[in-house]
Amino acid sequence: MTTKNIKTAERVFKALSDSNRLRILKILQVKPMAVCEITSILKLATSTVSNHLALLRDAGFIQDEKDGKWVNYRLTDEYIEKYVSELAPLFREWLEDDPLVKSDMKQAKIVDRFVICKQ
Amino acid sequence: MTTKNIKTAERVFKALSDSNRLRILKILQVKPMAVCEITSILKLATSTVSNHLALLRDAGFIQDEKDGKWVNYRLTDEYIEKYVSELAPLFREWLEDDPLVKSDMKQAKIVDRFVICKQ
DNA sequence: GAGTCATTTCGTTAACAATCGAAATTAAGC
DNA sequence: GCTTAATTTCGATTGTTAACGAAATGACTC
Repeated sequence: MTTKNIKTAERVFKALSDSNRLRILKILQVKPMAVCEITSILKLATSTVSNHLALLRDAGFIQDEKDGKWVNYRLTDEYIEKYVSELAPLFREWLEDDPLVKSDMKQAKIVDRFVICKQ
Repeated sequence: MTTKNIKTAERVFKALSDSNRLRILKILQVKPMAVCEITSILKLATSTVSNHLALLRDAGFIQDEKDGKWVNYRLTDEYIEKYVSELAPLFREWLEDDPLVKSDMKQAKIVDRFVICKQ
């Protein structure tokens, strides 16, 4: 577990203080996904999504890993950050009834990168 | 418990996403306090502190009550908001080792409104 | 190593948030 | 009800953040 000062706490909560980032966390709860898949569900510019992902990663909520030509993002499994390790299990149970989140998660189940991620 | 949609969650986390508001929560953990006492510890303009307090109150973390010519703020005891009721006990244990928070809480123990809140 | 496509970085714009001082409001005590 | 002092609201300024499109980077495939 890394240090736990007030700046760290601020960064962790800031990561959670945007509804699009909360949507991303709920989507990744369904399964790991590439940026283009997340983008297609959120309907935001890829650069915007990339920025949100970086904030969530820097706070310790998600991690990335290369998979061929894709970069997959997934919820962090081994939490390094104390705050995240306590918040993540809580948040997992939250927002399950939110209409937008439900719709997002439904799409996340069926999204197919080989269909979506072409241009 | 009130509704728990994504906008509510966003507001709750946004309330926690500023270090001065985190300091206020830790200070109020010591004891209920008037605005002028909190201001004297944080060393911010009263209008700034008032704004932070309103955000924390609207998110459900604190409540206010009149006490003569003062308005006392205290941590909410009966949590109406589901998210707050889960976060508040966690947060209570956090930041205890942060130097600034320790200094704040030390001051909070000895602050005396009858000495501080004159002009 | 050239082409292709996913991802990230950059530069810009617009909206939002933190801060302050000053003015307005509220309430207590005489 | 007048005075005094605490608190809140208002207006302006400054800094931060979310968003976009375009350009740059990175990596796989041939």
